[in-house]
Amino acid sequence: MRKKAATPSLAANRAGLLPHLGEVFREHGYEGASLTLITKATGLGKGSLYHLFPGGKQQMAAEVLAEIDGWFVRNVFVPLGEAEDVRAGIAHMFAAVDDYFRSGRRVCLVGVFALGAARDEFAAAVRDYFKAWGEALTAALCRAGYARAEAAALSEDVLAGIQGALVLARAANDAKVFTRTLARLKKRVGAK
Amino acid sequence: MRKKAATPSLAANRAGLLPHLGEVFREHGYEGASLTLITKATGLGKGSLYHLFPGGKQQMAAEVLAEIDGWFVRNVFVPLGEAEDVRAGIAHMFAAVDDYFRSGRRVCLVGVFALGAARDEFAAAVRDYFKAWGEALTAALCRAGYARAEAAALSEDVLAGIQGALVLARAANDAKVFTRTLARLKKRVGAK
DNA sequence: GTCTATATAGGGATAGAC
DNA sequence: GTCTATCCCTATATAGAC
Repeated sequence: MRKKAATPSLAANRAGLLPHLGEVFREHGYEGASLTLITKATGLGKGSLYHLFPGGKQQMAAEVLAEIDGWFVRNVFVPLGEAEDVRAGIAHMFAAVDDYFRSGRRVCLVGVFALGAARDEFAAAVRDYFKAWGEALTAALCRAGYARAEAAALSEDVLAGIQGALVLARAANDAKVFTRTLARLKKRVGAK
Repeated sequence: MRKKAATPSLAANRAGLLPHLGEVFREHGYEGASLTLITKATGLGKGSLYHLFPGGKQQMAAEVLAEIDGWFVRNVFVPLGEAEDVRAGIAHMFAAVDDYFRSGRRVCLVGVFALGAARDEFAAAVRDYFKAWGEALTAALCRAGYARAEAAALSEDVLAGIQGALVLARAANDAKVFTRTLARLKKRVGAK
């Protein structure tokens, strides 16, 4: 009975690999994420990694960013626009965000890349991510009854608040900073 | 007539060096700030740098952080606590912050370090910086008439808003995001 | 497809001349 | 005090065996 040897890889397929890659980039930044670290995190050797990602680290990061963007489109932006009950859609956004960022224990890779040195290389992806989020939220707030300008301002406050709270939570090593801030933002948005 | 040769160094003394170092760390992060880049930014060779900072890059970053912390203590935290007119002290904080971050064109090095891979190495400095800021602002808001809990929440919103706006401004490559957010925060704080 | 071995470049850091 | 030359290590990336 021939049995396929148990693969040492932590993720069988390419799709299963991306989350592991994402964690390495989140924890160590683009520069700090050495191939050695990536090797350990994925259980794959350099040869395998370059076979899957001929473009090397740059391609890995780009695909991780694309996957994250896709997740937010599906789980946040689209629901914001399509929800029959706008308020439910917004509430869903806050829940999804809290879930995604592990209630403040996980940083935002897009934010890390925005501040980091690799910024220029991924500038377009970073810009588009926040732009899409801001536009989706602004539109939802308009539907919820806010005037256009007020909605845009509030949307900017929400996005900045989330990103800033992630920074503060990481700085204080206290995830509750994020939880508290998110709760206040949700309340503010629901005020009207 | 013996004349001292014009020094190629961009900053004669150690104190004049720190701002240049800070810019390199801001632009490239701790990992990305190679000694080659630092050499170019300061006009000093490696030998000189190690003569001034025997602890190498780690010491350079630590001293830059300490200098930034000192600047905020002198120009923001102390004025917040000592201003006879509390509202004037708070207004002064917003002006100083806008000035320091070049109206959004400059990122926060402490925030960069908080999210970055070198986080653990500078964890204490990063934590203390935000803690001191938060406490100073909370105390000022109390004096301005806010209840303790409300002041703490608002203070957290302001700090998160500032940090987040810096991330968004950098991501969008549009400093106005920061200017707008700062203006709204100032208005919110002055509401009571 | 996955590995090991290797190539090449650049990193931080040090020694010693001046 | 500042420089140049050098050390040693780790980085990314590639080649080729299996």
